[in-house]
Parts: sequence; structure tokens; C-alpha cells
Amino acid sequence: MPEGLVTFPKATISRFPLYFRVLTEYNHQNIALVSSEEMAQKVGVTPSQLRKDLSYFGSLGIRGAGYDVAYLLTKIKEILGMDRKRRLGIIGAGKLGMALAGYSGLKQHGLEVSALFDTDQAKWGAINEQLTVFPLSELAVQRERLGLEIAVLTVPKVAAQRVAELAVEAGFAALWNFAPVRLEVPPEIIVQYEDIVVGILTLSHHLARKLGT
Amino acid sequence: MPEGLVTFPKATISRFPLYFRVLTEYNHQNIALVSSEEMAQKVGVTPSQLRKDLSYFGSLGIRGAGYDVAYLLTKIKEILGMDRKRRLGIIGAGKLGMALAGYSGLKQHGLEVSALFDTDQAKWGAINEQLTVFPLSELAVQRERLGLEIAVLTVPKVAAQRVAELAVEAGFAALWNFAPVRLEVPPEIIVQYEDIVVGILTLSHHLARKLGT
DNA sequence: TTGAGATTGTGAAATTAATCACAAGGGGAG
DNA sequence: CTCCCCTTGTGATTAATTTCACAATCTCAA
Ligand SMILES: NC(=O)c1ccc[n+]([C@@H]2O[C@H](COP(=O)([O-])OP(=O)(O)OC[C@H]3O[C@@H](n4cnc5c(N)ncnc54)[C@H](O)[C@@H]3O)[C@@H](O)[C@H]2O)c1
Ligand SMILES: NC(=O)c1ccc[n+]([C@@H]2O[C@H](COP(=O)([O-])OP(=O)(O)OC[C@H]3O[C@@H](n4cnc5c(N)ncnc54)[C@H](O)[C@@H]3O)[C@@H](O)[C@H]2O)c1
Repeated sequence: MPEGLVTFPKATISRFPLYFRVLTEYNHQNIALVSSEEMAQKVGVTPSQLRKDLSYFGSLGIRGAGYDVAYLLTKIKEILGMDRKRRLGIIGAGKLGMALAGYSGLKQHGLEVSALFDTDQAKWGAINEQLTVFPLSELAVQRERLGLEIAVLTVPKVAAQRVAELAVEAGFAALWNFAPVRLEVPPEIIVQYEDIVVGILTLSHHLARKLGT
Repeated sequence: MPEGLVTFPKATISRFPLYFRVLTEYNHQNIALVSSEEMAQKVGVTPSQLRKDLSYFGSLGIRGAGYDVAYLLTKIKEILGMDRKRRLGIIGAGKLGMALAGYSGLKQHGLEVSALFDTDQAKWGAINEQLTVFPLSELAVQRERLGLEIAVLTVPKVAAQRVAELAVEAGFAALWNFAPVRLEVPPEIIVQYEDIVVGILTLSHHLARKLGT
């Protein structure tokens, strides 16, 4: 089955990080082999959904036995692009930007925050041994120097479109946008939106339904 | 059409916050009437999807004319439970918890962070005029006193399950969980997961595909 | 008051996603 | 080496969601 031609539900990819997490746990517990049933239970999906999800990327299991934990981990890393380190530059060294810069969950997944950028002069300079906040004018130079691929947008929403354009000009291939606005960028640029308000308002809706507003 | 009986796609609700945002903009610009085509364009959905989404909640537009901005805003507020203020208690006054506590986007949607809780004694006390960090033992008392409904979990993942149980015991009706773990709670408790790693790994996958890993 | 023009609301059709159910192997006991 | 048991991989089926296309009906101008 030629991997490049298969199409699969968009939701499939969003389940892979969850598979990755439970596999990491099994690995820690020195469990070498796991069945789709056991794993699916832990993730909260059906076994057939798990098997179907994996099947889009080849025949990754062992019939009659289950899935080899270590092997499946390396395959999932490959699928999610975790087989090599990806470097992030955070634009907007404010409350959220600084929280993300100090979030260990990123490094655990091969994602390294390597620089921050801000227009506020007062924020420029080293934060610690590894991290420095640069002025925006350094965007292209530091991207090149540090090998940054992904720009994280944690600037106020009014600045987001302009900053996105600067990031594209500076050569970033992908944007991870936390500002609550839709960005206009060239089609070859990958954009991932992270909209926290959608989550809490979904919750609020359920709450309103349950309580009768 | 009896509102309570209609079923609709889960994704419908997650589009309402986006509709709300563009309507707020129209409102600011003193635009009173807007067509599904114009609005859909701005949000990034098809006009028929927008109309279908709204139709699940009644006949909210005016045939031949469009949607009345002010009216639709009040209806969407109702649907999303924004017609009254909801109070949040943040458990875990760390990097992310503090960022959320200072996030103006919440208040703009009728969501008010009214207290924080932490086990770390060094964090206890007032942050500013409005906000205080309490010890976890105060959870039930302060929930009652301040009218907190939603517990925001921004604690390390190893603590999340235990903290969720404490929040339920303390009488919270809903949990907004930022820790990367599935929570075991009674079925009547509403849980919304916010998993940032899913987003960035989805992006990483697209990047790997595009660049050939 | 009437008719032309516009845009909604919505069944039906098309598309996409999830589940089912079982044939196709692989493992291991004897 | 063989046979039985077990679990995967996957077509077929069912379910969910989106898109289509047009009848319904509202506005506005004359
Ligand atoms: N704080 C949160 O918890 C949270 C949650 C979800 C989304 N967001 C979104 O993230 C963004 C940042 O929020 P925040 O709370 O961290 O705000 P903040 O004000 O704390 O930080 C914004 C930072 O961006 C910098 N900045 C402003 N204009 C800039 C520009 N043109 N180029 C580079 N840097 C610029 C500011 O100097 C500041 O350091 C906002 O769009 C917000 O809606 C925040
Ligand atoms: N930092 C981020 O940008 C980010 C992003 C996404 C998700 N998260 C998740 O959010 C959670 C918090 O992350 P963080 O970076 O803010 O960590 P942090 O270490 O800065 O903050 C954690 C806070 O929780 C407190 N705490 C620990 N155990 C507790 C308990 N049992 N009860 C109450 N409070 C307790 C600690 O004292 C600390 O103040 C983690 O689960 C993390 O995976 C963080």
C-alpha cells in the first residue's frame, strides 16, 4: 500500500499524540507488546478505530499477538514528524509566550523553543542560559542561525496579522497561532490555530444546557 | 421546532464562538444586518454551513434580508451560556494558571476568574485587588462563597486526577483540564480537555509531509 | 398594493468518518 | 511440523456531517 496516496480522516492524526502518550507509558513499564483492545481502552477509543487509524500507515502490528511497543513508537514518531527535533521561535514574550517557553511538554515531544521575539525593548535580552528575547528585526537572522521552522504567535490579536506576514517574510514554514484571528498567509504556509475560547465556550454551552441556563 | 429535541453535529457548537466574534465586530462597526454569505466568508465556512448551524436553534434570520446582528448576538450568547457571568477557579497557580488568570479574552466572553488555588504555600495570598491564591483546603468554602462553577486544572499531570476528585467533592460542576491526562470523574461532571500538544504535533505532521520529513 | 429581487431555511444528495465482522496470518504448544 | 488460538487488517456497512439546490417568504421601490 503506497503510503503517500492513502487518504484518512483528519481526526486520525489528532489521535496519534494520544497513542504516543500511552505507548510511552507502556515503554516505561517495560511492556513490549500490547493489544489494540488494551491500548484503545486506555486512550478512550474503540479497538477497531485504533486499528483502522494505524492501518492507514501500513501493517504495523503482529497478527495474533498485538503491537510491538518500541516499533510502534518509532513509527508514530515518524508519522508525527517527531523523528527529528523541530525548533520553535515564540513571537510575543508576554504571559502566554513565557508560559509556553517554560513548558516541558514541548521538549518531551521533540519540540524545542529556541528563541523569543518581542517589540517591547524592556523584554530584550537573556532569560536564562538557553533562551534570549530578540527584537523583531532579528527574526530572519535568528531563524536562519538557530534553524527555526515554526513561529508561535502569542501577540495581541491586533498585531497577529502583521506579525504573521513578518514571520513568513523571515522564512518560517509554519505558524502556530494563539491569537483569536484568522490569518491571511500564502497557501504553502502551514497554519495551526489554537483557540482556547472555543473550548471554554463549548463547556459553557454544556453547562447552560445541563442547568437550564 | 422544539429546541430541546433537535440534534446537531458536535462541531456546530465549536463554530459558534467564531460567529460570535465576527458579529461583535459588525456590531462595533454599527452594521445592523449581515448576509450568511458575507459572514461565512469572514469566518471561513460555507454560507450553507452557517445557515444550517443557526437553523438548529430556530429561524434566526430574515428571508430576503439577512441576519440582524444584535438579535443574533443575543441568541448566540444564550446558546453558549454567555447570557450570565460564569465564575472560574484556577487550580495550579503556575506558569499556565497565571497566564490564564490574566487573560482578558475570558472576561470578554462572560467568564471571570475569581480565585486561584495551589498547594505551594509560597503562592498563597493576594495577587492584586481582585485575585487571591488560596490553599486547596479552601476549595469548597471559596467555591460556595464566590459562586465558582468551573474548575480550571493547570496542575502537573501526576496531580491532575487527584485534584479533579477534590474539585468534584468541593462541588464544581465542570472541569476545564489542561493537564495531558484523561480524567475519571462521575458522569454528571462536564469535562473539557485542552490539549495543546495535539495541535503542535498535527502541525509537525503536516510539516513532515510537506518537507518529506 | 404589487412585483421584482434577494436571501433564508431545509429536505435530499453527496461526502466523510466510524463501526462491524470476519478472513488472513502469526505464535507457540506439543 | 502441525494445528489451534489469538489478534490484526480491512472490505462492507452504518452513521454522521456537509453540501446542494430550490421553495418559501421577506424587503423595498414605484
Ligand atoms: N494569556 C492567556 O492565557 C492566553 C490564552 C489564549 C490565548 N491568548 C492569546 O495570546 C496572545 C497573547 O496573550 P498574552 O496574555 O500573553 O498577552 P500579553 O500582553 O501578556 O503579551 C503580549 C506580548 O506581545 C508583545 N507584542 C505586542 N505587539 C507585538 C508585535 N507587533 N510584535 C511582537 N510582539 C508584540 C507585547 O510586548 C507582549 O510582550 C493574545 O492574542 C491572546 O488573545 C492568551
Ligand atoms: N506551561 C504551558 O504553557 C502549558 C501548556 C499546556 C499545558 N500545560 C499543562 O498545564 C499544567 C501546568 O503547567 P505549568 O507549566 O503551569 O506548570 P507549573 O509547574 O508552572 O505550575 C504548576 C502549579 O501547580 C501547583 N501544584 C502542584 N501540585 C498541586 C496540587 N496537587 N494541587 C494544586 N496545585 C498543585 C504547583 O505548586 C505549581 O504552582 C501541566 O499539566 C502542563 O502539562 C502547560
